[in-house]
Amino acid sequence: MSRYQPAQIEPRWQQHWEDQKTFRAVEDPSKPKFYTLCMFPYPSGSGLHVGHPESYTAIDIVARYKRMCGFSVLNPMGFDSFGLAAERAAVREGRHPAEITRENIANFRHQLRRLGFAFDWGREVSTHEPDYYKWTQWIFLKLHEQGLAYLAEVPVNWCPAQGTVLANEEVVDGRYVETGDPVERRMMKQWMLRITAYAERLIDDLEGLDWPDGVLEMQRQWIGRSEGAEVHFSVEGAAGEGQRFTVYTTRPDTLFGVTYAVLAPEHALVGQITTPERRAEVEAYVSAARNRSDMDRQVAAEKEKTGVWTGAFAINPVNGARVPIWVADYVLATYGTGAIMAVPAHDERDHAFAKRFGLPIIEVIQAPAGFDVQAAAFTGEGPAVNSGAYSGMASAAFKKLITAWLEERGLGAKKVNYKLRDWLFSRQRYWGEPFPVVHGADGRIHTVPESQLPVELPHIDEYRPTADGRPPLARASDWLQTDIAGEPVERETNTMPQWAGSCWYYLRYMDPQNTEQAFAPDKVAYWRNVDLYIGGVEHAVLHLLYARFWHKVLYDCGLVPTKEPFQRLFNQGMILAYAFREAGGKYHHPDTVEQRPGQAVTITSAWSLGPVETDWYVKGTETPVEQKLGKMGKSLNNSVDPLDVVAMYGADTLRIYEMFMGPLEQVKPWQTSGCEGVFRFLSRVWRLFVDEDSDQLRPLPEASPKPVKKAVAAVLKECAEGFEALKFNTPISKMMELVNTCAGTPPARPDAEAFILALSPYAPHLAEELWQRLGHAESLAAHPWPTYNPADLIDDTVTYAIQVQGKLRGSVELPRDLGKDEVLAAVRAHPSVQKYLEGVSIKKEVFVPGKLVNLVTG
RNA sequence: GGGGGCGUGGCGGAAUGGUAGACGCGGCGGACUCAAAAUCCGCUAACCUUGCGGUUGUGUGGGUUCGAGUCCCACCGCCCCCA
Repeated sequence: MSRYQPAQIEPRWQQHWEDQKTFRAVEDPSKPKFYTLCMFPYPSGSGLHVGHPESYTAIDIVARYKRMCGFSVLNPMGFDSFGLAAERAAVREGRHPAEITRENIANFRHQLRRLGFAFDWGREVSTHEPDYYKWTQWIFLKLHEQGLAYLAEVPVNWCPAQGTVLANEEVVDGRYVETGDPVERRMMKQWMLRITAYAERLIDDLEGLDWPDGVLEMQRQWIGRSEGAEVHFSVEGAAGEGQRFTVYTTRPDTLFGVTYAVLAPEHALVGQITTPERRAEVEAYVSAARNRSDMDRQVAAEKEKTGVWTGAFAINPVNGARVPIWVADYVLATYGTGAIMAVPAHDERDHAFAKRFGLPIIEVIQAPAGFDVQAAAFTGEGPAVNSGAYSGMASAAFKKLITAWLEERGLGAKKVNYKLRDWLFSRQRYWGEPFPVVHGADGRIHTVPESQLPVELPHIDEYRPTADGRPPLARASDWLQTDIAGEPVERETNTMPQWAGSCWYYLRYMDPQNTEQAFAPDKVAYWRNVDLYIGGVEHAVLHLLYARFWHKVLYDCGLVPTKEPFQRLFNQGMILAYAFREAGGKYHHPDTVEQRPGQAVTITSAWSLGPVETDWYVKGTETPVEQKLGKMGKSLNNSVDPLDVVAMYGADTLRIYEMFMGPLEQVKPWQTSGCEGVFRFLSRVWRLFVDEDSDQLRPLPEASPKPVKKAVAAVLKECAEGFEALKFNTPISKMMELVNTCAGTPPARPDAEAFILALSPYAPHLAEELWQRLGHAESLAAHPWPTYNPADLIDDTVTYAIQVQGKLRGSVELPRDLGKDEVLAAVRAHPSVQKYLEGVSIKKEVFVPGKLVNLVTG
């Protein structure tokens, strides 16, 4: 070997780490622990693309660094292997999802291993394996015991043509996105998890987590805590005598401004109070609204409000006013009480509705001068007006008094409300965890005892729903019918959603082989929770909220020692890739196109259908293509396989390029050509230490030149700061600068070793190889992290920037220890500023030690 | 609609309120070579200028400051997520 050849170096070290179990995680009480985790992948059929290794590399760098700092590190990897995609592929290919999943996992594992990650492969888990989902079912039993799992009739998206229930994201404009078949809302019995019982703790415990502010905010918004009051309105009118309904409001101080009330179309009272002459219209409206999703309804209501009057009136409890009761789909049955009081003067949606239907608008909060509540709603707070005895009172005091007044009379109560709803936990799918539940002939529900877990997924050949619309599991007739103590029962045919397995996988990694328990108490006591969790921001709400919920339930059961599962969270930015498309619409892979500068032509964009200029062509042809940045994937034909990059440049180059592209949290475009620079850098590192002719270590000098010492110190400083801040692009620049500074002569041994250790988390294979060639028998993986002398960073002289009126006019190099007056004198006398000082006087001199001088003239 | 994020050379990006463009890609020029590849050296924001140098420049418009990519206000554009 002479040149830098990663294909020779890398597999050997990967084998070495595996043989030596270098990265096995050990519960060592003499060491502090550090648990690094990246969100595990869904093993899709298309394999890893270069976007995946971004978070894995970042985690790997931190894991290797922490190990060198003396921590016992847990850095596992596994697969989120249940899910709809495998089931769809199974239908398409006529194969079993288990078989497809097994192949996909083998492919992922093969790809991951070739990238040289310091995972403890002995702890790999897959959520679809019975010895894993046994414990997912076990946790479900815990939830059930705690009263947190229940069956309820809830609206679902039912597609009659497909005979199946669809997820919300599969329904757009009331149609199934794949086939265009109409979808209707239908009430079905579903398993629900009572996550709302934990709403308050899920908000409160966000305090103290080291998470991005944006994610904390999204979680808070999602849970949506608000304080207000419930107010009871009684119904007046022939059809609804003696009836009442309850509204929730955060603005009880606007109660005197109520001019109508609105019920959600699903509200139970609608049918009872509608007057005979209004009935036909109301019923038509309600059935039209029923088939639309909540999000659809909210979006449509932004454009134009719709609604119908029931013919009935309600009585406002605070002033006895008689207000009409309407039905409108901008009110959701699932939020609050499904009914609202409308105050058009002070609520934008109510205002738009009142305008549309000519309902009165009464100002009850003093709007600022010039503000006309007839033209727009005033949603701020302020002194009350037109509010009887409360007029003139400030909003906060008013809210308190009126709420107390309502409570005394049984007309309402103070209420904390959450937007969060219970979690719809069942799916009418095959490829998921079966519920450990059976149904008796009498309709009673029995849970399967722990000793009989797992309830294994039966093997079936057809994954479509049954003819009568039951989930696919109903096809497994032998499995379906079982008994409890001789009494025949039928198994639950729903399965759990994909979120279930990922709710607790970080706990299973602590004790993955345990056949007696989900995880042993002593293991959890050691590893506690995840110290650093990296994943995409798309999981900011659901996965993280669900996992936090389960963790808190387990905490309440005394099974885990911490209240929160993920102490620090970091979101990596997505890696995008350029896609290339010719005017006719055909996509070309980035490997098959080239740029021809100066040969731009105008073509019709297949995306915008407008003219667009481009100088990109399909290689070897005269076909111009348009370039556009997008998500990596099949649809844009722009995925890049990490193993292709490894074949060209090696895993170390791939790892460093992934980190060198830009800040970890930023969205950035992949450009394979960018690997070129990184590969050159690693080749230069190689040549710095290895003589290419003899393949021998080059002699190291006795001492490094001062600039090299300084560059080494700069590398160590930047690296150490980078590991904490998860900033990896600038440390790599510093290492490149060091190699440039060396100019072909290696540093002295201590500096050389410090540099190789610093490089090792980024380019572990090359670093191990050089470390060994420097005469070390042991892997550097557990070698202590190097230190540096801060004094090496300081030069004897500094360059002062010279400004006149804030504009740069020159610079001067001066001894570092020169005083302020001497620097100012040197600057004033400097030739480059003379012409700016002629005929003017210096009014002020700004002096920034070691940096700059600014002369301000009069 | 709501929520989150991002705007700096041809490109990816760097910059505790203090010399904008580090480092890398690409491009241009040179060395080495019979030649090419690889490697090494130099230049590379735009405009004016032979040069010295000057002017303008961090999405747009204002503001604070001796000094703003960075802080404040308003706007524009792009991207991501939503039981």
